[in-house]
Amino acid sequence: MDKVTCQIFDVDYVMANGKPIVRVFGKQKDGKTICLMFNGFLPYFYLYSVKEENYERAKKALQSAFPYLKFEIVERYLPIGYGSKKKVLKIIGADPSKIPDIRAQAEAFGTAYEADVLFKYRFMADYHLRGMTWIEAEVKPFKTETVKCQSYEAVSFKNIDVQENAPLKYLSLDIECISDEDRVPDPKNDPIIIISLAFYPKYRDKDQIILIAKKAGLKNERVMECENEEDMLQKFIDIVNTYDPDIIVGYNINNFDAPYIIERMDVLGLPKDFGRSSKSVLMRKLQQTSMTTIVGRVIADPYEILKSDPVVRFKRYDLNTIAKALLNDTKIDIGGAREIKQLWESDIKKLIEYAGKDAVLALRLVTEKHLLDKYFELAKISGLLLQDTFGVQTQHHEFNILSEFVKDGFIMPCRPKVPHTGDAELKGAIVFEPEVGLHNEGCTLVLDFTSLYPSLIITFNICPTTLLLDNSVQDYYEAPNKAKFVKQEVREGIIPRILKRLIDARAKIKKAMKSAKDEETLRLLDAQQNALKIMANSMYGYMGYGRSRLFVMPIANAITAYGRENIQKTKKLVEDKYPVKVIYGDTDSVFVKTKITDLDAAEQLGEEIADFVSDNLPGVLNLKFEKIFRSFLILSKKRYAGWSFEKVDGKWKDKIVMKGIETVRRDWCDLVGKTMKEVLSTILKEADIQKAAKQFRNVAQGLAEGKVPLEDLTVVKGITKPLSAYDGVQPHVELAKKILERNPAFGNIVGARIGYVIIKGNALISKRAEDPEYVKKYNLEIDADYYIQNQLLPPIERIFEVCGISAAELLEGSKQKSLLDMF
DNA sequence: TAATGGTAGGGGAGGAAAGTGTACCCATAT
DNA sequence: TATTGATATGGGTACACATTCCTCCCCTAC
Repeated sequence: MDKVTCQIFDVDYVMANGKPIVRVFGKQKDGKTICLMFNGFLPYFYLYSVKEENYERAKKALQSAFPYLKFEIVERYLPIGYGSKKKVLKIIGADPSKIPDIRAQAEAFGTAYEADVLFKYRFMADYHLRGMTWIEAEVKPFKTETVKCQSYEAVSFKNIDVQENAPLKYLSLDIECISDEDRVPDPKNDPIIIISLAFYPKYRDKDQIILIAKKAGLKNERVMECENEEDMLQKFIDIVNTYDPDIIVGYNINNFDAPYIIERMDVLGLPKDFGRSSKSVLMRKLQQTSMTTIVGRVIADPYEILKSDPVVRFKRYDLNTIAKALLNDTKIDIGGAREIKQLWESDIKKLIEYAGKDAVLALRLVTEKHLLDKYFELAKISGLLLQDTFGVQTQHHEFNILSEFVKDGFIMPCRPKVPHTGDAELKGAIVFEPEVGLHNEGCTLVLDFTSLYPSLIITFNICPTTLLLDNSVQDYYEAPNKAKFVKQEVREGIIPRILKRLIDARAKIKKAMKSAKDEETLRLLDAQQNALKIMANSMYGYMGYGRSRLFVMPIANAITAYGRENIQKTKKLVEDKYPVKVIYGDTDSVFVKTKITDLDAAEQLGEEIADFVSDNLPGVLNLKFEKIFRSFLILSKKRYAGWSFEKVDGKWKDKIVMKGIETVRRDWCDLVGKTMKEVLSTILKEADIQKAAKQFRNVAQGLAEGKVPLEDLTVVKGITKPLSAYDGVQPHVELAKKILERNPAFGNIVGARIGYVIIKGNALISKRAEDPEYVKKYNLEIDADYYIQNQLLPPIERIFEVCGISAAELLEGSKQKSLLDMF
């Protein structure tokens, strides 16, 4: 029998003769796409009832409604609570889409398990297949018209260990529509006039094609002139099918371009045939967002990817800001809908340049900034298909845990219809009351626990499957909240096991990174370790999430309770043993103040403390010496700055670290951020508070003289919900209302980040928030007093106050007295 | 398909609530 | 229709103004 190897890219199913055929779309090493058809797997779920006689009743009732059903009594472990296997009824169906109906009737006789697992994932879990991993399949030749790539009939699958990714093809797109000036383009009426495409790798020696919906006679070889919109969309479909991309990219494609194109195709009656299967494109509109699925291809939206990254944050996420920041390139600037219409009629060349650039920038973000690396690895680790990795963390854990459950004979609860709430609240972590002020007489050591919550889960075997609900076992851990978990010797929990694997794998990769030579390998490894970290660290969040399948309040509370106990113990251990003081700590960290001024000596003590504490705590709990603050300024809980020293390759490297304060917050204007950075650096590095005060006065002076550019005064805040849902009055919300009034074509405002400046006047601040562009256009006057009193002064004052300088002293000096008089 | 891991915590803005100061009237004591 | 010395004191009320507290919201730390 023939064998083929491929990387799993997409999975779905089609119905044939009343039974499903699973289709596995795979990528081969040379980039070729194949489809493996698998016959004979049927959808099923479990029903559990304490009363076994219910199974017979259920069978009878279900059989009459669904005569084709098959039943088996099997033994499985229930997921929550330590116990032995129970008899459960396995109900085997035929058409996956009918399972919800069957479940609904079955639930009259017991509790359904795994009845809401998508069929493709049901199949993948049972056959141990994971997204983006490599398999070897035994195959027979197979002919079908239903897919557009080479297909085989698969007989069996085997996992193989390959780290690399198959080469993928990327198509980036951006559309332009034409609409009346004052509203959002509506796919029901407003045509698409341009579809701009960019390719990686090249398509027929071109890296770009711009389709336009009229004959303009441009003689530009990048431009494909079409008869009309319908012709253009048809050509677009042809190009997609010929180029056959794996990934379709676009900036905000998920919420604009993709649904728009599909709705236009519906309006014009064109077949939406650009997936890897015949009837293959599906678009769902949800309340705020829409979602497009294209069989065999993956839609990647750099806008959504960047926006959801908690590590790299931007003040705004418009393509121009992002391109400038990440690619050092800019978008071509034209105005709004009005200009598009004008250019379409008068200056189509400029419009083409504009549209062309957007598609290229979106593509470059993905290919040059490697935005997808993380998701490739997340897919491999969680087992999800690539297209589902962009979504929420819950899904990653659900499939990952399901896979493990299947192996060990556990069954997974259905997703709760309403969020679980326990009797008690989920109590979080401890934040130590900080010793506010500037600490620069001796070094402050920072130590923290590596992956605290995962470590606790592993150490105390915390898992729904080990939760002890009776007195059947004597060997257990009792958490501070009284929850009990059987020890590892009795049964190792599934979740601790998963976490252990994630942590071990990460340690291995981090080691490999140290000896990695080329950049490509290093990047791959870094993406791997990052994905592992994300998975491990978010497990606790999943367990404390009310809609999680495995939510049990005492378990979530046990984790945090252990965490609180642990950090208290740590503080005590350190202070009892060493002549030091813990001056701050948050969740998993301690900030240890010493009298040592020498870096190397401080490091030595740090390592010693770390070892001592780790040795005196149970299990895999590991306190790590992180860095030294030569000077450390703490303002309040979660707000501090320090001059940090870390050893890199045997050499001390210093930098200013800032947490929580205005410099790292996106809802303060840049002027504040810049000034604070300058002042903090002076205080921390030079301990010259008078100089710092002078620096502040200079800035205030500049502000009073109107020398500060508008960009530095712009405050940016996000709109998090529909404007009508706001109860209070807030600057950015009030401005958003104004913007929508002025430009009804603005589009969806939820999720937008609004930049504003405060102009002079007597009204509420909120009513004086104005769009910087508008201020420029109408030459409005900035309220310098607001910027001094409400932006600059409060944060600066807070810093100086803990250093022992009052506001009055800060503003001292003849110039400054008059400065305040000026307003 | 339906929803979009967790809690702790700071701080701005607005507005309600509670406090302060003042003017005025009135009653009472001297 | 009629009260009706002057002054000090205190209570009550209305109102303006300043402060405090609370809520909503955003964003961050971990």
